[in-house]
Amino acid sequence: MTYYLLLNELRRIVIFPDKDFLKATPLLERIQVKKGEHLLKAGDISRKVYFIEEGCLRQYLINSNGEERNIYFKVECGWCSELVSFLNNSPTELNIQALEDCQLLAINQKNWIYAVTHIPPFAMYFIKAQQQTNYMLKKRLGEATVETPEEKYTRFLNEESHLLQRLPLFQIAAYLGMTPETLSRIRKKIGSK
Amino acid sequence: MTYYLLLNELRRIVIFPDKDFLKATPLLERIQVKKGEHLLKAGDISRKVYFIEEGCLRQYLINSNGEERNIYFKVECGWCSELVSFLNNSPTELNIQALEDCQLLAINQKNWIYAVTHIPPFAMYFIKAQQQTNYMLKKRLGEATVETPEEKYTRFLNEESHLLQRLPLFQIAAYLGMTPETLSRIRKKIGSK
DNA sequence: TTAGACCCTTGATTTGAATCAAGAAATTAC
DNA sequence: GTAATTTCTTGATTCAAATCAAGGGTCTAA
Repeated sequence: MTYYLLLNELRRIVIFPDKDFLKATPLLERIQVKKGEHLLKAGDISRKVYFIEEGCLRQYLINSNGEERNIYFKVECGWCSELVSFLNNSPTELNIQALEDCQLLAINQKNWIYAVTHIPPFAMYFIKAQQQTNYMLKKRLGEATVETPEEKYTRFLNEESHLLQRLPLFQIAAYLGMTPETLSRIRKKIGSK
Repeated sequence: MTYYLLLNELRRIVIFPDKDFLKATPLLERIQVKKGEHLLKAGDISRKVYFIEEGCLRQYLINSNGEERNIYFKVECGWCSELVSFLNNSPTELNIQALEDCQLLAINQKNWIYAVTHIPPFAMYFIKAQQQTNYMLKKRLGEATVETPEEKYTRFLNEESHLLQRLPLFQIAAYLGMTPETLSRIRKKIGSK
């Protein structure tokens, strides 16, 4: 049982001594999920926080027309969670689904709270990592209503092109906030340049 | 020097013993800013985190066309900060501006890090408060590209109508992601219903 | 190997918000 | 109190993306 992907990720953001990491690993559980399975559905209460060792998850919303909108995709070394629901035992409006077969590290509420309150670098890691998500969301929100679909796709190519290889296009359209038809036309247009 | 607004806010989210609060207050500085003043500009490094005792701040982005998009407005008992820049000493792309004369509590980097690492309920408050912002941003991102301008304005009326009293309409338009003309027409249409 | 489901592309049409333009109203400054 | 600036409204026009519709491609499972 090694945890080097997790340790690498923690140390990418904060100083994380070995002794603290040894306190953290027993709090984790390694799980497998199949492509298509849900880890969280709207109306559920989130019971775990997930670290991705392998695979891809998406977090998405279903709007009033029944359409799905992807908030983000997370791959290896990313975390996926809904902490508001997790910390308050309140139902969430968000969904989390595996888009590939995944290997995950999961941590439950009791252990997570233990880690945050008893392992200081773990708390600081979470604050920092959350803030990065926060910043990304703010930027995307600022762009969402301004950029044209073509600009959004170009930005996606520049910043997240690795996702293009592993996800179907209709999922990317639901992430960029356009119809699959529009995405298809943009790709045709840009490809021919 | 009382801090009851801040204490109320902290206790709204976590259990915050008096002894911890007494450790926190000396870390704060009370400041006044005039309407229109900037607390953070794109390209700056964020040096302080602000708690609003009175007034209204906005956080906004300037996009490639030079247009401003408001990410959110914060009023009394809200926090306004850009922690990615603050924690990494990196330049930010976000702006923070006072939309009214404000009275704020400010905390600098050294003191904030001290508080997070030495006052456990302060760390937990920040994690929880951040997550609420995070959740709000995710929901708004999911809605931004789906809802019509009229739906956005109706949602705003339901959820944030208190802001309507104190902000000019063009700021609200820049928050909802539409032109002032469109907002004006929607208001006319809805008002006559 | 083939049937079925799912995904992607392409075309025709519609529509609603942005843009352009101008004037009215409200606020600010002197 | 008046001028100047800013903000808000209304109208006419344009245009780009959604919608509607259908056909082709790809993958999967029996």
